[in-house]
Amino acid sequence: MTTSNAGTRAQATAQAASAARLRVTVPSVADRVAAELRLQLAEGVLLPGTRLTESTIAEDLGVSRNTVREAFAELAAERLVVRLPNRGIFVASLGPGDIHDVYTVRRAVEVSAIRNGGTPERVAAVRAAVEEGKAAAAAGDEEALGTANQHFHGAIVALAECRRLDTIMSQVLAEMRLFFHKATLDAHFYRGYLDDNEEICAALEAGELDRAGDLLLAYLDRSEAKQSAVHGE
Amino acid sequence: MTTSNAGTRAQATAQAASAARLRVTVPSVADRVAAELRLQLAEGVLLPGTRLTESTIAEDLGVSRNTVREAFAELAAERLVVRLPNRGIFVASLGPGDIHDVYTVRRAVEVSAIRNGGTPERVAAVRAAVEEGKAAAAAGDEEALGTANQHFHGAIVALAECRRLDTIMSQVLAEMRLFFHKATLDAHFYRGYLDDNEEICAALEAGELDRAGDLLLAYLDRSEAKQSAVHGE
DNA sequence: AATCGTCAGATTGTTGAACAATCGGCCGAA
DNA sequence: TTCGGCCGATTGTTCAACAATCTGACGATT
Repeated sequence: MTTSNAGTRAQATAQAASAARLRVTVPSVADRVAAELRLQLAEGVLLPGTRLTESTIAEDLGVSRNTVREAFAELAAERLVVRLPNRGIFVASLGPGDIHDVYTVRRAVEVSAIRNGGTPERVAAVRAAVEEGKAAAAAGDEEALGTANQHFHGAIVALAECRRLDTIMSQVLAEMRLFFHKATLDAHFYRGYLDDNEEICAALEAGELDRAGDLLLAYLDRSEAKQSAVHGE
Repeated sequence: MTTSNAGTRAQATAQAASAARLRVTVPSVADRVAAELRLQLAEGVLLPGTRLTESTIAEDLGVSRNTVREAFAELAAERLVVRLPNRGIFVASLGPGDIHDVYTVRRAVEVSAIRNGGTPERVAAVRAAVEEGKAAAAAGDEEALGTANQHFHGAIVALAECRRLDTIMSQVLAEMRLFFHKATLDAHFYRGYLDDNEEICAALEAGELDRAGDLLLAYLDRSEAKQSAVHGE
């Protein structure tokens, strides 16, 4: 047998495993390395296609190569990085096909979430994200506008109160962030979305869930088309 | 700078990263360890809550502890195991809340996929899964009936031709497989689903996508209720 | 000149051992 | 009984080494 203990013991440990997320825990070194890399990826310091050498990163961050390796495993699981066996790991790059792929996930997750509505608190969070975007636009802060837009869509998924959907969505958003640095150069890129967000949010608040879903769907289709036009072929 | 080379070089490596999945590659030792553990998890050799000791598994499989560690990282990313810092890793166990969570994901993914239909080939694959289930039922093979049911739902998601949705679905199914050994003891558990699958598939083949979606949704709700009744509180 | 093998350098994959940090449980004291 | 501290076991992390593999260049052959 490859396992050590089972049976009645499992009962006790099982609930411990469930309560894992309540635990106070210091993020491991590997986690912090992964976090640092995630940050650099999100900020565009590391561009798609860039090769990440284990030893280099280990030196730069002052950790062991094995630890870097673990961090890479995390990032690879999130698709932020691609592992080419015996060749190294590279910052992931999305091809035209991937754009459609990503938006297909978003259509499934976001539309499903909004169609089922959510508690008043969750709806309020969506509204807050809309206002955050407006404020950013008023301040002329394009960067903040972008993150506000992500908050908006994150809040929509959060309506479902489903932890797994939340992580799926945050991963998808991370992938897009990695990819959209080119597009973001267009200063007015997000500006056109403000009205959409407002309209979707209003429909949500009015309880017109199906209409909100349709609006969101149309929005996503338009957004995909725009992205495909910018990148893509 | 933490990166080594960028710019024009990135262009070349970028497409290499994209074409990664076409590459001929031997799965690494860590991957094989992960695969072995996945198998044992799916077969119920390792029950939820069981503790997996690094050194033990390293010995049993004849690999290094570091390698086992990498395998664990893979499985943790798939939620099949849970890592308790400084305490070890345990086979994941789903609580009542998780059941709803998982089904929420399935509703989002599956219903979205079926509502958009798919190519005739993909629809045929769904039909094939239905027939596979009928054959298993006729043969009285409960195990085959279970896997046929998973094929059915996998085929539905495959309608969308979205790689990311496919992996999401397969991960969710893996989680459920891990969890449903108790339920599967009831020999007739899947039997009731046969008619549902047939009806859903028929609607799909007839192009009545909305109806197929509604049927599927109802099916998932019923399935969740059943599971919650068996486990749960 | 173009193609093909070969070779050297570099990087990854994997191992083994070591050590600190942390955890769980046992034992003793109040 | 309960609290506090100690002990053994396991994990987290590092380091060093080696085999396997890839890349690129050099040179030989056709």
